[in-house]
Amino acid sequence: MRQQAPVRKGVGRPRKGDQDKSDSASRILDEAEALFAAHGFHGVTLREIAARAKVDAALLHYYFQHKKGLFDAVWERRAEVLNRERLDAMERYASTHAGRMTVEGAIEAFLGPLMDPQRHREAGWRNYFTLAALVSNSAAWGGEMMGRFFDPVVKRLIELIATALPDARQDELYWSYHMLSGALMLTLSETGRLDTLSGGLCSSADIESLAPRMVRYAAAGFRALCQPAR
Amino acid sequence: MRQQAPVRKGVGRPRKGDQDKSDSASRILDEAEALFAAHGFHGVTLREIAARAKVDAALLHYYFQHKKGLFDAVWERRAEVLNRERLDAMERYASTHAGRMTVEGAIEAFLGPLMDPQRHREAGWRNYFTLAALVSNSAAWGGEMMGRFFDPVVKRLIELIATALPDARQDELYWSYHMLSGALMLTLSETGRLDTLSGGLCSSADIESLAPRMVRYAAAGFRALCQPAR
DNA sequence: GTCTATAACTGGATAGAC
DNA sequence: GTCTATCCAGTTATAGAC
Repeated sequence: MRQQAPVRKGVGRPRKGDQDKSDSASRILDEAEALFAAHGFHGVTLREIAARAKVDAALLHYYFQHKKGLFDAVWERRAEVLNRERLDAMERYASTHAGRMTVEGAIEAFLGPLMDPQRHREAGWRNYFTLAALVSNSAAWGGEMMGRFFDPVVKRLIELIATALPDARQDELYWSYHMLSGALMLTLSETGRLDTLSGGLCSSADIESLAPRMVRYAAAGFRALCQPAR
Repeated sequence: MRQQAPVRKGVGRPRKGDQDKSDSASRILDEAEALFAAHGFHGVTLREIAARAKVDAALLHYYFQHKKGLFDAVWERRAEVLNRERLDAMERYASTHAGRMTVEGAIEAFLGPLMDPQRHREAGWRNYFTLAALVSNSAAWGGEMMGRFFDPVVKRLIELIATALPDARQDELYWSYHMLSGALMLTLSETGRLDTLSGGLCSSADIESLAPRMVRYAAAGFRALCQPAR
């Protein structure tokens, strides 16, 4: 009678105030995020998540109905935050640099919220990024999930770069974005491969070093494809 | 008495001749490859694999002991072929172009066997590439599995590019390779994302278009990072 | 080599008490 | 909201007949 069935949206239900951080539902989301990121959807059991969140397993169903519902809630929670920030960053850049936008500037705004060193110090965000990277390269879900949430951000980036490179063909912009996206996702995946490959010379967790290089590398790539007859 | 237990290596056991293609063991490998690529290790059951390969489920254990053994066999079967071909291609390039190697040439040799259009028409190879892309971005296995089999090829690529860009710093070569690797893996993942994102303008399955662009994009990126004070 | 049978367990999900 | 109890379908893996 007081409040009956679980609602389908987001983060379970706070009572009326919104101090819902660190209560059961968001602890569940945090641990689900960490485990899904590490082992993928099928590599994790609801019991594991419940145990690590220190809640009863039945609670996961109470809040999120089924496993996929929990996964989606994890996915959406931070996607919305990121989308807002990235669109804002690009808008800010576009309006402060109208008429003199550069490829580098556009990419920097696009990447900013994903490469923020502060954010990479938070385990929650790092786990989320790792999850996104895994989903990105998964044949079954990659196209759908990445597209559903992140396409508007990408479209905006391409508009900005098209302004900076007015002679660029649309398809070359998309090909170029594809390369950037791959590099970004591998970076976020935190497999540690670069570390061992380079014998410790580089670490993919070292985003302070990586971010500016990703901008320069990608900008050069965009120019090579989109500014051909030069 | 004749032959007792399964051996631990590779592709089950051919009798004495080696016409083992299309018999049970390799059908199992083919179907496992397709399913692992689509859903990941945990997203697939041995029963499914057996059903699709039209063999009894117990046979999978006879040949490969356990699920992980089957997965490893799938992984190794084509890894060895690829490694040989890629090293050969780079060696051929290095010896025919001694003293006049280019970044483009080195990358082209490195990518060649992965981007061969003929090969991309075979479902088996396509599945394998998809699987590699998935593993590549998986936090749990990516570092270990990619490194164990593919590091020598990467090391050789970096040597060749270092010859073409003699002033390059080692770490910048590794950072650059990281970007190339990410783009390559996303390409191989075949999620269809680029297709819908671009509204059909581009398709990531269209490797005839993608391959030369990947070479140019990456070469420009390498130069941007490794040839700084120019 | 292939198949039957089954052991031994784990998975997601739900009903209902508190 | 949280927990107990439980259902039952599906999982890997093995023993042993043919």
